[in-house]
Amino acid sequence: MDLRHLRYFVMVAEEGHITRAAERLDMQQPPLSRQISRMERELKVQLFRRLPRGVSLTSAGQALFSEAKAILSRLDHAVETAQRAARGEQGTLCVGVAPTAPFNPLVPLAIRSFRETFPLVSLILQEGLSNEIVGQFEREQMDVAFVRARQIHAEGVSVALLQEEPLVVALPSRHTLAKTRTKPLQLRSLSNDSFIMIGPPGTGLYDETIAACRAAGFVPRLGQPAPRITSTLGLVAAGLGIALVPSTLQSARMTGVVYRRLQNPTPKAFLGLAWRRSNPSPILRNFLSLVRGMAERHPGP
Amino acid sequence: MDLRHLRYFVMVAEEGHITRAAERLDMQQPPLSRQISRMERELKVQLFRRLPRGVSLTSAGQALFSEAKAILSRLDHAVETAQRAARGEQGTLCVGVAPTAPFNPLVPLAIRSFRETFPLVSLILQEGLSNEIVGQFEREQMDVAFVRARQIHAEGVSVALLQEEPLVVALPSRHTLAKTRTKPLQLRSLSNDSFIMIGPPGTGLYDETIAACRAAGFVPRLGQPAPRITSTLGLVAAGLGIALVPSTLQSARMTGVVYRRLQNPTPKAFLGLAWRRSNPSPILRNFLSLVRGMAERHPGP
DNA sequence: CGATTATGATACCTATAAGGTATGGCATGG
DNA sequence: CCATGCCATACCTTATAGGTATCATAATCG
Repeated sequence: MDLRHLRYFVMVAEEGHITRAAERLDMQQPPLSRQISRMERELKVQLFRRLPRGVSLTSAGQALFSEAKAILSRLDHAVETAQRAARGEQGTLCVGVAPTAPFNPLVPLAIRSFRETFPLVSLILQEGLSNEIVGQFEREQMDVAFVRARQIHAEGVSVALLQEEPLVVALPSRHTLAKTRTKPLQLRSLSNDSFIMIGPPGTGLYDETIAACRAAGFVPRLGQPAPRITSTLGLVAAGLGIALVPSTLQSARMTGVVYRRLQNPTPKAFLGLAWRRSNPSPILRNFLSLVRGMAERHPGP
Repeated sequence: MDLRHLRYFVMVAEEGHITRAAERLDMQQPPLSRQISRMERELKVQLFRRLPRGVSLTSAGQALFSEAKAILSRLDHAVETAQRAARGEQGTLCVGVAPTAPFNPLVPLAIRSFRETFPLVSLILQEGLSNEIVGQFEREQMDVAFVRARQIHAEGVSVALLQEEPLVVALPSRHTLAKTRTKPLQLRSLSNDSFIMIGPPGTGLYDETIAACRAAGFVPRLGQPAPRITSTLGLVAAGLGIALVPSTLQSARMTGVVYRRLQNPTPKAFLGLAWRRSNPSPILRNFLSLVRGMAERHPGP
């Protein structure tokens, strides 16, 4: 059988009249009569009773009729869904978010805006460090990620730099340098402190911190590693060390932690958007262009 | 679009390979390639990515794929349903049952047997007097009915006689004639009693009762009419009159009611099966032939 | 009661579209 | 770098859908 037959059948059933159905189908009556008979022969089922005026559904026809209508409308629906999927308007997008990324207002702003623009796309947000995210890119479990790096050393992964923000230092409030409230610190003055790092080497902020210290002329002493940003700040508050964090982290106030700006030169934290270049998802394309456009309009501090 | 396209699409998606899919579809690769491209052009959606080895679904293709499989299987299912409906194996049958009919074992036996033979047919049983049933035949709300008559005076309604059973008289246990336990009564000996009738004139047992009395040489005195058989027996038990009932009613024992056989000649009650001759339902045909066959094998008392 | 009308079926022809064969193009891998 | 595998294109053949003319049948109406 053929979809055409199904449409013809539904039209004839609704009209109860082959000639009128043929008119509405923009065709002549004889071909329609023939297609209906052909369908009946093919299914080995009589679908219509031929009456002196028009036709009427047999019980078999009635059984088929309701199903046929449902099938046709489901098909239309399926086609629309496919077209929306092709335009990146429907489907699923897996978004990785570095632990410190959502403190930058651009991240929640972009996510909210995307949800409003593409309400049929279900976003799956997943917190993860950059090295974890790379693995998920390769296993195709992740489409795109907000990372704390300007580049990622993995084959086929691109990073768009969204924002730069100054790194600030998070100090225990009883730290000597925490007293001078206003004056930016020299990074070198922290060379004797323990640095609490987020995550293992190879993740965004870790590498930036090492690089900043090296640029300031010293190798940082590593304190206890912390898995999440909140535990990092907790360790700082407990006086176990200091940490370099993006300046937007200052909105995460924690008693016992004070933030101080750095200078000369001010080290930078990056907010980047990473994706697998070979990922053809149109939803991903939409996400990228929306977020990059938004980053251009919000250049940051 | 065309069902053929849908089937081709599903096969290619499952194989990930146009050439292999073409083999499984018993056709050559070029026509299949063309049909797929044609489908993509028609829907304005790219469904597959062409890879060096085979093809893979785009996200739009994935969206369509799951729907397409569901649609195809639903279509198969719909066709089977229609074919079963044509064979009278699936659908609905509305069966009327006269109030006294189910006391004849043939009725529950036939209904049970039909349900076992055609488990996908849902039977709607509806109690009703023969004149009510005629009205429902005309409004096409009833397909077939067990009635207490050998014929029905309505255009286009046939009755098949299933069984004859003797009419017996239900007497209040304190009735004079209730004492002589074993001897059959003469109907004429009841000419001074009030007759409790089920339903209005024109219904099966009513007319049979009148006819039996007339044949015995008297016009029955009518007692209070009763809507249902149980209330009839209740009125008899209360001593408000007597009633002629089919002999199988004797299984409905009620304290205060005794049954006595009649003789010379023994008046008869009929169990008939009525249907609208113009009703084309194949389920009805199956029901008729099953019940009639069963009636032949159970000629009754 | 016969002519007329309404409706579906059939016969035959045409046009459209599907399928087949041959071949080209392109990337992969030894 | 050539062989291989696979999809796309070109061109031809065949099948099938659609169109026109006409028939058959039953209901309607004068």
